[in-house]
Amino acid sequence: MNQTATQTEVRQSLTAEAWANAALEAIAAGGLDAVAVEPLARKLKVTKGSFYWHFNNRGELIRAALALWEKSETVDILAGIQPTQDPYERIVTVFKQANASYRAGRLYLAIASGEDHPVIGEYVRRVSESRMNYLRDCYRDLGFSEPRARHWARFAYATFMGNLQIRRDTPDAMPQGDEFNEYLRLMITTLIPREVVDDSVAPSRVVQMRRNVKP
Amino acid sequence: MNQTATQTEVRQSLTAEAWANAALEAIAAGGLDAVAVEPLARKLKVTKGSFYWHFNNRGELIRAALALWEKSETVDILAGIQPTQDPYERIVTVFKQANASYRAGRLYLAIASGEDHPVIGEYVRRVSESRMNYLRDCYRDLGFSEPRARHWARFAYATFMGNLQIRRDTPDAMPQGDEFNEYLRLMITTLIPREVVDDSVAPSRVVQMRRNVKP
DNA sequence: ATTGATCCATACGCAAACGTATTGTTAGAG
DNA sequence: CTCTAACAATACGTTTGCGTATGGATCAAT
Repeated sequence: MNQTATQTEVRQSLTAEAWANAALEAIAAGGLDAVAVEPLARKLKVTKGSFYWHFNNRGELIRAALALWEKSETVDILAGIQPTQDPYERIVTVFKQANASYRAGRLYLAIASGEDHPVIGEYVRRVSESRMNYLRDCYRDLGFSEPRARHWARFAYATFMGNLQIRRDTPDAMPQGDEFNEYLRLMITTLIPREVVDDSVAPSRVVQMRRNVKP
Repeated sequence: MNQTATQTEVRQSLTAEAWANAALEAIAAGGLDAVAVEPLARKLKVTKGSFYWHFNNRGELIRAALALWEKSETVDILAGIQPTQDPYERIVTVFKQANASYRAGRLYLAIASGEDHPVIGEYVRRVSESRMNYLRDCYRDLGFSEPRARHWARFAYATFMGNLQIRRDTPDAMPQGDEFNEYLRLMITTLIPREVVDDSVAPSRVVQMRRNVKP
């Protein structure tokens, strides 16, 4: 039961994170219900006895896994882009990164599907919002007004969330190779108007300029 | 055990469909694992004894529920639009319909999250593909080449799948009322280029014309 | 060498849900 | 009226997973 949090606090963290990692693996593979103590213990070649030393219950494990996920999903990724590039390139990078890791996509979808659970919902909301806010900032830097930036950010975010889903549910519908790059380019040029011609509330015309995107 | 499938085959469907409907309700509310025989029986004010007369096992119930879902999701909805309208209006209608029913959205996401199960995956794939194909046809009717029509269809489909997800996971990020209509208009005008200026493989410029969309 | 902290194994009780078997209940055909 | 098909209830056995309790192991420091 993790007594002596006062004194040593030295090595125990190693194994607790191993459990959290295994939990994330399980979520990616089989959804939230796959986070079951006994099956995980089997996979880790230990028994429940180990688990209930590190955690008080299953909920704590899920919380730990979510914390790990939030960190690797938002902090690590978005913070890795911020510093230099212009907003256009930042969006492109996010977009490509979002379409890059199949495993991260599965994980996201699997976790989000448990959104009704209060703890999970909390994490999902934070991650989603921070990602959308990041995009919103990019669009604002492109010259959009706050409300329009929000619209475009939501739009873009929805699009790549949907792409994750398509890739998971109907992989055959998702092209590969050059055709995929065409598809990416289409989305990018459409979702990132380079020149902001009219940023009124009701857009009368939007002209989207071409931009080179390295495949 | 449903003996006498040879003879009467008359009324039994009534109650079997009630079970299937309850199963769909359960999925929308709590995901696939909420399709549990005994809890459902409680909700329907009967016992398992009833269930195992109509179905041989839980799997059959899920299959029945999915069949019902597929019908109400694709056949009923898409067939309801087809006849008259021009492709632009058809896409707009699909888009609005997709953003209309909160329950249908939850259902879709919940079912899709069980995609790894072979039977479920089969249904999810059929529904997704038939929807994307419908959109692809619309875009082709708008003058797009086959490959570009597919790209736009996938793009549009991804976008409103993503919107479902956003609405479920971060409802606060989804605007309401007039602002939502603005958002809708933005997506529609962006995703449905009225004039096909350049349908080459690598689009150099796309001009999107304004179009009135009744809110 | 003994002690105490850390980490894991074993064994148990409990609840939920699947599926089976058996026994009602009811309604319509004869 | 009776008998049988359609439908439902009850009771049972089994599995799976949660959580607890308790008893080893191992290792560092005294």
